[in-house]
Amino acid sequence: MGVRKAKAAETRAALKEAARRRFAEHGYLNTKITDITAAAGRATGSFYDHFSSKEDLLRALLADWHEQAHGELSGEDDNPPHDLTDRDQLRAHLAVPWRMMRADPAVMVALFESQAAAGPTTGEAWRRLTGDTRVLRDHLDHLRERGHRLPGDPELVAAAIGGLLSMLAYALMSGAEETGRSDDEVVDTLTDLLLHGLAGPRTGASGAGS
Amino acid sequence: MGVRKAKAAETRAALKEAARRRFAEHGYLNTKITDITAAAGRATGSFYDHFSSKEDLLRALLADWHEQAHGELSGEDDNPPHDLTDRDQLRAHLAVPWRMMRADPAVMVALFESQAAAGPTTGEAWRRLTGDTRVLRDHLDHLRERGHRLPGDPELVAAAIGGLLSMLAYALMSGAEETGRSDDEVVDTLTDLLLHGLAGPRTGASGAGS
DNA sequence: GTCTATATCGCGATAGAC
DNA sequence: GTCTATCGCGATATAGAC
Repeated sequence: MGVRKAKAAETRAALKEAARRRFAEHGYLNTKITDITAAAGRATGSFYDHFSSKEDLLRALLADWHEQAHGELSGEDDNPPHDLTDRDQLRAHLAVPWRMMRADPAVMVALFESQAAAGPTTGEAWRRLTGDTRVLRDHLDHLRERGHRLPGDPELVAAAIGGLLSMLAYALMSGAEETGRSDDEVVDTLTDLLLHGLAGPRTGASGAGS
Repeated sequence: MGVRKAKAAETRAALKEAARRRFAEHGYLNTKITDITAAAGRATGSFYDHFSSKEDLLRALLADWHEQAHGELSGEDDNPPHDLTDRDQLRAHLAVPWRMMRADPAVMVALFESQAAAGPTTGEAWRRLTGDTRVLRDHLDHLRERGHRLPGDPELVAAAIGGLLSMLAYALMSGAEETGRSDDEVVDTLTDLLLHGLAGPRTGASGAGS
């Protein structure tokens, strides 16, 4: 490949990196195209030589994200299905998406705000929620087939968990430091909440009796 | 009061009602001020005789909402605190906010999209989440004081539940009909999920063993 | 491919007649 | 208080030189 192509790729990468920073810091909707080019040290017009719109750029970021996710998760053994009533396995299924969202706040924030801006009637929110929790849903399906009684329809339960994760991740972006909550605390709490609920493990040692 | 004032109030009400319809159908962010005035059958300029901005109108809608909520909940006895490990009481604490969100989709949608547009670093999302779940948090605090072991810090657990509710409500707005899910199914599912988790009530009759 | 300069436009907001 | 008409701004997108 020639030098020209290499420089072009460099600019493209600079724009994506600048967008990442702006999205994470100021949000996706608040970020204007001129903000991105300015942060990347390029001219406004150059943006359109690489992306047709802000949504197009987001799609590119999402593609990178998927690629990386595939690389990291390629070692995962997903057959046979995991048992989500096992604490360690459930925790892993919460910790992985949580870590990915925290590792790439820009994409997470952009997707969240983008779906919100799309409006409620488009169905995009529900589509994304069910799509992103497909793995969870499959495991729940398997549990049910084995005779385990679930709180409700697997797709709905999975969507609920996914919604919980994304909403909480977005909300905690403000100041996870300020509120003084570590990732471990959050994941542990959610694990216990989703495993045994508010009632707890029912060990018989609960002091809730009055 | 004079006729002029009455007509003014009528226009104000018409604008609010039109905004409600637009917000619920097309979303808050997608709705322009001219959309609202057009839907209300008024001129663009009239808007500013009643509200200074779209956010101002949202505040007015929110005030109405709070007023109505107070009216409906005035009969509630919140002292002494409820026991959220009791299925009926937990269900009620999920069903009430769920019903309110479903009864007034416009306000719910507007608040959701508004907080998303504010960006992640403002902290508004976390502030709203903790604020809206204050009651829940208080009940959880009380449970803990009685010696009950919770999944984690009451504020965090309450926020998680609140996030779950709002995200799911927004996502299901698209087509609760299309997906064929009734309010009862959702509330029942969430109640069971949050009461005993994925593991279930531990009656000993679980067939999850292989 | 990247730049500067500018066209274009939607939309918020205001002015002034009625 | 409500209308019509319009201004002004911010942001997208394009044109054309280098």
